[in-house]
Order: sequence, then structure tokens, then C-alpha cells
Amino acid sequence: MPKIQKKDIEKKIYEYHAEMCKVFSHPTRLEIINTLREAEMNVTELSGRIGIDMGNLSQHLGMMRDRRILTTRKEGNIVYYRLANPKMLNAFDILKEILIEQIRKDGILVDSLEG
Amino acid sequence: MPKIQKKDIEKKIYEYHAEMCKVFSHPTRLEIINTLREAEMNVTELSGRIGIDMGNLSQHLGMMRDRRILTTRKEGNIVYYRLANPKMLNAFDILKEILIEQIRKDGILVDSLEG
DNA sequence: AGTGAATATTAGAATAATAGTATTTAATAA
DNA sequence: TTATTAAATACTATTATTCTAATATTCACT
Repeated sequence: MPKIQKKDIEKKIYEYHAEMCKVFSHPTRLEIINTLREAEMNVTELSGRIGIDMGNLSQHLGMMRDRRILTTRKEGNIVYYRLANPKMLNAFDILKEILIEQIRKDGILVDSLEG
Repeated sequence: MPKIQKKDIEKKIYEYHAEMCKVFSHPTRLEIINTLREAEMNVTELSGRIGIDMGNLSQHLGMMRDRRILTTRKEGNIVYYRLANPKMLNAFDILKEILIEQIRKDGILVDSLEG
């Protein structure tokens, strides 16, 4: 049986880290996170707030729950979703700040809205 | 000409934000970021350090540069890459912390290494 | 100048992962 | 039972990723 190397563990951590970050790599999912910033919400309400159909939303919610970014609470047949760890909002906000700086610096947003 | 709505801008920002986060959604790219934490490095050295071939590495570097996560400096035909904004390491570290907490709590890493 | 070695990027083909639509299942109410 | 609502799943199309090989660039040396 080959010994588990430190390097293997590091690689494994990069993989999990990437899996987690995939959650943040879709605009709808970022909007979900931002919408759940302060309070939990059920799927129907989220669907209305964000403006996408429930089937699509349900997919995103499912994958976010798998990766433990969201957790759920069930009341009857209504499922409430909320952030598993509010600390992630700090990371969310830092990245958004960096983005806004970039936009200020070279105006990519304005360009693309006009284009 | 239709007026640009606040909502449109918000959506656009979520899109850019997601584009930026795609950088973090691949283990190799996370390893690149972590390797460039303190100092710039050229492609060949990065390739050896991380252990992937240059062609593949170059693809990742290119997309990271497009998204302004990395910048470059050229000396002769040697290209040095470095982080465009060290602040991003804060986000990187927060997410890694959350991940490590998860691992501590339910041991997904151990399971998968043994499995 | 011309050749060869080293550095990095690009192109094309094959594989893998993701997204959105449409359908299905599950639960509740009338 | 039938209708309605809530949520999850299956299927198809798109997008990412990797691998291989080819294409510049630059530098050193004759």
C-alpha cells in the first residue's frame, strides 16, 4: 500500500477548494448568495426575486447544497435555504471590490453595456 | 434607445463577478495563485513547480491574464507572471479556511484519500 | 548572417463538465 | 379523485479542459 504523500493532500485540497469556488462562477448563484445574505428564503420566493424558473433554480440550489455552501430547513413541503457559513460573504465582498476597482480603472462595464 | 436600468447593471456585475470567479474554479489555477503568492515567476519555472506541461499551463495563464488576475513582464523571451492584486489572496484564504473547517467537521478529505 | 537551443503561445481534435429546458415525482388542498 | 403547488431529475446543447503538435521569438555561438 503506497504511503499518502503530503503533496497528494495538497492536491486534494486544491481540488476541493476549486469545487467550492465553482459555486461562485455563475451569475445566478452569486445572486442567490447575495439574496440570502441576511435571511433564509424558500425556493418559490427566490425564484420570483431573482427572476428565473424554478427548475433551473433548483439545479443551482442543489449543487450549492452538495458543496455545503447552503443548508436547508424543511417545513411541510416548503424548503428554506440559507448560507451555511456567513464568513463566505467576506470573500464574496473582497472579490467584488477588486472587480469594481477594475471597472473604475478601465471601464469594461460601460463599454459592454453600450456595445 | 431604451434606458439602461439599475437592474441591468447589477446583472452585468454578477456576470463579471462570475467570470472572475471562474479563475478560482480549477485546481491548477488555484495552485498557480498560491505559487505566485510572494514572488513573480516565469512559465518554465511554474511548469516545473506545479508539474504540468507548458502548453496546458499557458492556457490557464492566458485566461487568468485576460481576466486581469495576473499581469506579466517580459525580459527577452522570458515572461514573468505575478498577481495583479494581492488583495485576492485574502479571498483565497477565507475560502480555504471555510473548506478546512468543513473537512475538520466531517472528514471528507480522509474519506476520499482512502477511497 | 546562419544555425541551434530554449522560451512561450497557439491550433486542432478528443474528452469531460455544465447549463437550461422540459419532464417527473411528491405533497397538499379542494 | 382531481387539481395545484413545490421541488428534483433527465435530456440535449453548449462550454471547458486536456493533449499533441506546430509556430513564433529571442538568445548564444560560430
